[in-house]
Amino acid sequence: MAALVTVGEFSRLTHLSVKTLHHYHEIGLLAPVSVDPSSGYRRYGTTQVDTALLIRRLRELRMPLAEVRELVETPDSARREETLRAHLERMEQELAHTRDVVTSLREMLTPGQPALDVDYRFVPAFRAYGVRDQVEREQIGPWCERTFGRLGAIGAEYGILATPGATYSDDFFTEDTGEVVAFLPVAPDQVPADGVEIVDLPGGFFAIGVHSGPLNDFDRTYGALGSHVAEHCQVAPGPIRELYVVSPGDVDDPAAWRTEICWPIQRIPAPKG
Amino acid sequence: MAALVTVGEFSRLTHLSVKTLHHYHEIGLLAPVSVDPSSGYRRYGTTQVDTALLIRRLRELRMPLAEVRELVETPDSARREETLRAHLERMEQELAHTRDVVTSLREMLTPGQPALDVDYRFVPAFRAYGVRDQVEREQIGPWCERTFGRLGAIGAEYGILATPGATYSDDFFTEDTGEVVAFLPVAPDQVPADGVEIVDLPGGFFAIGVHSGPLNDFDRTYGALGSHVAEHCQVAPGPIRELYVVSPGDVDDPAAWRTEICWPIQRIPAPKG
DNA sequence: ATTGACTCTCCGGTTACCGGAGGGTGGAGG
DNA sequence: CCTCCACCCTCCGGTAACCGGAGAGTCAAT
Repeated sequence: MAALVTVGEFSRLTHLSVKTLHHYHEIGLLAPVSVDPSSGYRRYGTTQVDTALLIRRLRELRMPLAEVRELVETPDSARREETLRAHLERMEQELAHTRDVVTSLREMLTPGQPALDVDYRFVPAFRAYGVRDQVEREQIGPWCERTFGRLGAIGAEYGILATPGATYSDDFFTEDTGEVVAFLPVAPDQVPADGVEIVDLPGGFFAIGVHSGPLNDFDRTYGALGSHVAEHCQVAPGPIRELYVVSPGDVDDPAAWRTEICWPIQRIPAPKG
Repeated sequence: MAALVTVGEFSRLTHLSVKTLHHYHEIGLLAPVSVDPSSGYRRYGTTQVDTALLIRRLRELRMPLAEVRELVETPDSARREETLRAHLERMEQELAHTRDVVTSLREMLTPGQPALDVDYRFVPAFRAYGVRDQVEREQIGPWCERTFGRLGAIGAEYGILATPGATYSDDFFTEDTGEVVAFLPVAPDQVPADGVEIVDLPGGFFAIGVHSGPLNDFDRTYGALGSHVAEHCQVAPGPIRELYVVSPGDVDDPAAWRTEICWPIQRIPAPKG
């Protein structure tokens, strides 16, 4: 009953190019019903149109072919829904991200960025409750939310008033994934607590820049501080620290947020004449 | 004043990977201030951090590097704004498109599509006012709006009540760009009008499927009709026609829209016993 | 002088195809 | 039956924007 058609015809039915259909055949995503053994001509069935259109739709959503395959090969409709929903969530996230980037771009193109002033400080070694994890750049938002939620709860339990912070390994920035340690300073004799470890952070000199306001141009402050350090100081080994002086957990208004970025340096540079 | 740093350091300042920086150097988008002639080591200036971050932001918006280059190399801020705005517009468009695709996907994954019934008809040759253009798939929406706006205005002027339509060359679907002719039938002795040509559409047999409702799953109706034709008819050469029986220009409610898709066939097939 | 962290270039691979060369097929017309 | 033309095949290379790794050179400190 279902007629067999050539690639060209199938292409017209599905609005997928012949090249694309060849490709899908090659990778085994959408194989024709039969292939003439002598001529190599592909024959598609008209019942495949629906599958082809489904694939086309998913591709329009920029879904990678690997996921598309997973989806079209899964007969279980619950799991299909699941995969799809996950993808949509990613797209929503991307969209939100886009909006952020756009606003920060606007600020960037209209010049007049205020100069960052940098503070030098010696920070003694201290002990803290810590949560250590290998985190991907993209996941850092949710991770922080979870982790500082937990740390905050423990802090409240023990009546700790210290400012929380985190250290970020270089890899985290350059490889898009690396070790992050969220910490909440405690007294040296503090008892262990559930779900967190005790970490000892080394002391040293730091160049410190303060980022105020929403986080969408955080990297500019970061770059400005880094530039300053490169120009005026000798960097020291060790991860960069951030101190969340006023964080999203404290107040809702993004304008009030304050983060201190602490860049390890060898010593405090001599002021210029 | 501005210190020179190595790629690695610059990478840390900008959160661009070393590989990426190499790439940008190679294509001349962001060249280091100097390159050591003996060792080949790159030296970046801290003043380049801002440019690098700008590039990073634009890339996060998926802007192609060619455009990014255009933008960062343009000192004229008006033109920069222009390029940026154009890009944002494209993204908005893409977003809207995404929403459409998603809704139609939902419908697709929950089965139960009503069978399309196909009508056979002989359509005599007729004359029409026509607008012929080479159109890209992506541009078809705005193009139709413009073109049918114009045709509608001319039709109103002459008191023409006919149903407008369009023909689409095969290339339009398979190559993503091809000839489209929007037409509005007129009497054979109709006088020429400004901005449109007189076209004569050949008569013949057609298999006709009606698509009702919003256009987001238009291609499914299209595929269903094509499948039907492949199974029951012999196709005839010539472009596919669409007749806009009830179009967005007539009513705002998408549910009321009706489009007839006309697939050229050799003859009306004999009904099956 | 050696270590170890860093850097260089070059080559290949990735994803989802597109374009074209060079050659075989299939049905229609002469 | 032959020829034509549209269609089809495979194979090769290219695209964008990088990533990964090999093999080798470099820098600063110990």
